[in-house]
Amino acid sequence: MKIQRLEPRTRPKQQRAEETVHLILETAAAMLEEDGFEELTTNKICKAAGITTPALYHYFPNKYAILNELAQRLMEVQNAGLYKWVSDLGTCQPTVEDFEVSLSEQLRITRDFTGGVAIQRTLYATPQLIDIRLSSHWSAVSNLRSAQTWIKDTMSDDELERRLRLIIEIGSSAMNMILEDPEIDETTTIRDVAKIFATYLGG
Amino acid sequence: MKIQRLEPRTRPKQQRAEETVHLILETAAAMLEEDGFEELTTNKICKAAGITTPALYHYFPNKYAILNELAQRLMEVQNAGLYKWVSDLGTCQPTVEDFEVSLSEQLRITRDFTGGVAIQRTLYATPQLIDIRLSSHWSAVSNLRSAQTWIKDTMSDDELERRLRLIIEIGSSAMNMILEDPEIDETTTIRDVAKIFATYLGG
DNA sequence: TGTACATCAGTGAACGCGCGTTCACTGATGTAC
DNA sequence: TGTACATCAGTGAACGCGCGTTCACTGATGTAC
Repeated sequence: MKIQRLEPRTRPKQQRAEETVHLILETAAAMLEEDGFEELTTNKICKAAGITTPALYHYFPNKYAILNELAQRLMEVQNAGLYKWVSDLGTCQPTVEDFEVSLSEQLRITRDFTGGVAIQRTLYATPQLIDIRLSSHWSAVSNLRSAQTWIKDTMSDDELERRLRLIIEIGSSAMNMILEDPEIDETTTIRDVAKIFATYLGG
Repeated sequence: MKIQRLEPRTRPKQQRAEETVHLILETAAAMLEEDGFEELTTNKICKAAGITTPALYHYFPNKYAILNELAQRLMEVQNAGLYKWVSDLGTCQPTVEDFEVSLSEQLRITRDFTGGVAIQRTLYATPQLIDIRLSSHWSAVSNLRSAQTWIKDTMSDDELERRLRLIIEIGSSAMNMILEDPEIDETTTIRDVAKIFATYLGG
């Protein structure tokens, strides 16, 4: 596998530059939604954004770096949403309704993020980006673990971690299914997933 | 989104041709595993397979068509495995152990298929191919529904379908997690997912 | 407050390369009589 | 069984296009004194 640099080249230092970077990211996200990762090229992004190629290369070494940045930002807001939810719970065990709220919130966050669905999708397929997703899932796990007491008396630490990891995976795949498959009913699916979570973490 | 033809151009009619098509598919699958879909090009496939480009174009209009063929074949063996499992059950309700067997079997099938993991992965990200995955999931659902009586007395037909659809989604995402995340323990994860299935379909 | 200089942001033009794709063709295989 | 012909399988060479990438440069912004 060809290794690609994912870090940005230069961080913007002036406001003008900040706006350019923002423009690049927004444009790329919109194009990703439209045509998919395959069709996305640096040239096309530049043309659509109305800047020249060297300007883009000033900040990003390649399109993977752009996607990396988009993915980081998306997962940041997703994890922030999760963190807020679990903090609000305090020491209360989450109920089915609590899980429903969290799942709906995650859906909302992803939908509100420009190109969110497409970014999520791309994270599942591009070998260069898989690690980003995995590490994001694990950080969601430690998020959940640290902010809640859960039911530690009946479960070892390792077991709790395992279960939370599976919850995260099931949650995000169910979200993806809702976002991608038009035949799925959102409300009932969320309710069922929430029930599964409550049971699975209950004992 | 640029629409791509996915159907093969010419079906092979001689044995020689059959072998060529097989060689193309095997080579493409191996390269997909190695470098990902992005890096895959018709030219590279030809070079690696030791044939000329027009020979490939004789059978496939583009690389999406190749991947479509690979995906169809993978999902065919996966669904066949599922069907065999559910048929063997007869009218018995599947136990946790039964679900474990099925999940392990699906893992084995995917691993044994050349490039199986990579194909699976690609199906999640390429807009042109998403429909293939969705329709495969739905056909797995109707597979499961027709071959088992399940517990229809407590559940409406629609509800059963919904639940089976969610099971399929959770199952394949858990499989993907096991295949992709080296930190995951296979045995315990399969057991937990099987338990979830048994509970969820129980009532 | 003004000027001179350093750094930052972005441009225009150009490049080599590998991509997908097609053409007219040759050689291999199958088949009708 | 042999021959003549039709179809199938695969080749060699060529093409135009858009990709990623770089260069030397200009103009804008910030800053030291």
